[in-house]
Amino acid sequence: MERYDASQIEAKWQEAWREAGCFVAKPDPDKPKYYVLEMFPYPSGNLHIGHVRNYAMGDVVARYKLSTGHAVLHPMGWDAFGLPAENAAMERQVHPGAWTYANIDNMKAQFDKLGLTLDWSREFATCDPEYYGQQQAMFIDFLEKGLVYRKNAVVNWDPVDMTVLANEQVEDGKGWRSGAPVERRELTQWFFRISDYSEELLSALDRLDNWPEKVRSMQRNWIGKSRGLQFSFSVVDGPAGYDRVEVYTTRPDTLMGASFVGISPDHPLAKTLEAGNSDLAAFNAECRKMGTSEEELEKAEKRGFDTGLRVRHPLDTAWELPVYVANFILMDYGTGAIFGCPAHDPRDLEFARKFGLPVQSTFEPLSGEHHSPEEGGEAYVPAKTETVRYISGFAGKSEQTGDEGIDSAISFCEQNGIGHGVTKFRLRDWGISRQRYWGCPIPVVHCDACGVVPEKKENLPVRLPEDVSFDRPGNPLDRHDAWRNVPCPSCGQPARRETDTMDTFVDSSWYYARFTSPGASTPTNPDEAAYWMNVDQYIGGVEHAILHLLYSRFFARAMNEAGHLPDTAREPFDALFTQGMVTHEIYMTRDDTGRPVYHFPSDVTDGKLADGTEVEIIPSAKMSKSKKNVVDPMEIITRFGADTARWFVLSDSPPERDVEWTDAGAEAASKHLARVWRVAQAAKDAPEAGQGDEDLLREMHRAIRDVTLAVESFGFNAAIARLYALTNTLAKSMAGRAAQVEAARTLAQLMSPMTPHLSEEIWAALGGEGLIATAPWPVADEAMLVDSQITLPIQINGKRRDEIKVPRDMAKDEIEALALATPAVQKALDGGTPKKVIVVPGRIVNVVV
RNA sequence: GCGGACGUGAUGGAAUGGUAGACAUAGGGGACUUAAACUCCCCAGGGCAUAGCCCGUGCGGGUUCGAGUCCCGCCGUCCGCACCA
Repeated sequence: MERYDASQIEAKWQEAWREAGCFVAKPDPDKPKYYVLEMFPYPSGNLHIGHVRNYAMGDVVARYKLSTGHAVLHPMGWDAFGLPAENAAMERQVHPGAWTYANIDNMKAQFDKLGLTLDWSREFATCDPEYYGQQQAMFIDFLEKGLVYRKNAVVNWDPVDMTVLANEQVEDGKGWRSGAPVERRELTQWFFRISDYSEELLSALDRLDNWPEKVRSMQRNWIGKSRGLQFSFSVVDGPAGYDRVEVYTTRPDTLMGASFVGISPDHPLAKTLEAGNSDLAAFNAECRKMGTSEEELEKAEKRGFDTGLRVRHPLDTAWELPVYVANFILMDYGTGAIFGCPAHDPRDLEFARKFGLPVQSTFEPLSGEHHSPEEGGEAYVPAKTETVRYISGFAGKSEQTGDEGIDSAISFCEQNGIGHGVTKFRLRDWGISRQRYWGCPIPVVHCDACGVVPEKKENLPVRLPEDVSFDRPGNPLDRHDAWRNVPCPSCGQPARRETDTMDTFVDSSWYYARFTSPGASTPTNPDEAAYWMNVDQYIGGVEHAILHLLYSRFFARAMNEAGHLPDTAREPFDALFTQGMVTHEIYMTRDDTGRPVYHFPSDVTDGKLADGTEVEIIPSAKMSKSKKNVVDPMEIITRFGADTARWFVLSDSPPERDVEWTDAGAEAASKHLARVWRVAQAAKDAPEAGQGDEDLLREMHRAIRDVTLAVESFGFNAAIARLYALTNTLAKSMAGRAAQVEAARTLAQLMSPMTPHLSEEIWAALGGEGLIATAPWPVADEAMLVDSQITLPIQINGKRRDEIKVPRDMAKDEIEALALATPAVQKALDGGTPKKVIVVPGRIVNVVV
């Protein structure tokens, strides 16, 4: 029997699919449409094994939907703008574009080897001028709709590289590339009005039933809705324009416990006071230098500066409170000012104790020991749903929950003209300006006469200039005079192009929509978008739970309002699946100084190095080049073939969990596929007549049912387990040729979403018609799913003790009689009568003695 | 601190409230072979007085004829967020 040679066979079928064009998406009025999308990759140059798992999952879905009669859209492209290309340009003097497109070529060749159902006719990269030109057109539309605006914002500024850094690019307060201390600098930046959609983005989450709860709760958290009271303190003899200080609180019920007012160092009042107070100016400057990393915040002590100003308590104007500038108050949340209630807030308590400010409880627990904060205890912060006793309440009952107290306090303040209830969100507008070259140019021109003027649409795309150099830090666009100096689109006078480019998250916020009509001369084609949207199944890593997915949800709404997406596509992803990582053991020893030394798997045998040194094995670790535990998918494909790689990454673990790559497992997968091939060949050579035809076909139909169900519910590991079982049954079957061939062909079909090449080969060898890729999915014959005889377990007091074989439709009392007659039950009864007998037809019998 | 997920053999993991451990990995034994590789067959939760019995899904309770699954309370692990007023 010929051996199964993956390398030849896989290339052959990939060519056959290409020729048949069976993965080119075509709208078809006679079929339901299905849009399956995996998050497109950054073109780093190489696929990693995590990509293989991600795309294998999408491919299972796509192939299954194809064979169940759907018009399938399964596109792929490249998230191609971004920093690595500029770094490569600096390091090896290549143009970012050249580097990126070379990487794309390389990765596409790797994609081809995986045998995916991708429709490459729709491919694009976000750095294609055709793509980013449409993005610029949308930017201009958004500008007209008021969805984009410019404002001053505090950003992380790297003074050496001369660019803004994202928070995650700042490590220990230093730029990740330059190592220079990052400054907080105020710059004029472009912002998308995502916060206008806070309420909608939040409430719509409730309807995203096919999204992981984890992602929804992360987004809820991020949007951060809170309800509270906004009111103002009147300032005693304040500077001009500052007769009131506006504060926001979610605990207005603790207003009687106020002991000071705190404002942010960035608060306008703080800045005004700086002018006449150099000590305060120094204090503020120091606060602004402070980093924002978690570690620093943890360590940073509560610091404050007494401004000397005093404000009047709104409930008792004779009561005056001091105003402090405090380092722990954020300017961009609420109003940048708070009232401090030390008794019910740990931060305020720490602050009050440091500055000798009064501590006054407003409520206490109903019962139990209570070490009050006045007497040195901790701040008392019960859940808002807990009922407490109000000591110095000014609204509502004396015994009520925090929530009730808050409601009462808000309505009391509203009635007395003190303040009003407001809803606030943590979500802030999305700053998209980047001082980078390799991104989408923001299509506006700055004119001394006309101000900020959008580029004319007929002049789009505003292309990135090719003749740039990266030998100096900073943005090459800034110093490219020929590119920068252009006439004003409005008045024609000399003006300057905006040199900031867009955050690369903008590029990935609408690519799913562009895939519906990648060649259109407008951002989308309305008919195509209406036909293909929404994405029926989106698949990607959970690391994008907030940024990319939230931005995309905002963008779909903005595009809808600008007329680029239909109303039905405001929420773009009907279902989301977040797959787990592929992990691999790390092999580690330590050098003389105790520092870890890592070893490649190929250097380790039976837990030892060649010289016999025992290595420490760290299981289930994220792959990382420096830890030497990376598995290269191309090596795996060369060794075993794409089917093996696909089969393995889908087996063993549920798709949402991590799966550990093991060499033994990959080898075993490869052996199994070779076995399937042999079993299928043997089926063809089985004798005409045999025994157990019906048993085999029954098992086959049960497998159809189980695998179909598993694939539909993302239970790929369960589907694979079931397919192992069917293979075992077929291998052992003595059935006649016809039955064996039918079972083998069905096995190939059921496997085809995971192992498409092997399945085609078996299909062809066993006389299947056409391509298995386009053959209709097998349907389980209901009649074959029910056995005439079934085995019923007999439990005694809930423990399995025996079993009986009975006809499927036997009457309850007959089953009961049979069960009672079994030796086990007879023995347990010991001549007595059972207390109770439960017969669940088709399931189980339980005898209580 | 807040939010979420999870806890089952040596390991990854199966089990609409109904036979716990499917399927696989690693392991052990055997067949084939001069030998090995390939392949095939068998064993395998723990314990014991081994035709059988007892125990067993993180711990403690509860509901039920019956709980890995449902409820209550703990313990632990992982992930996300957080000076957010």
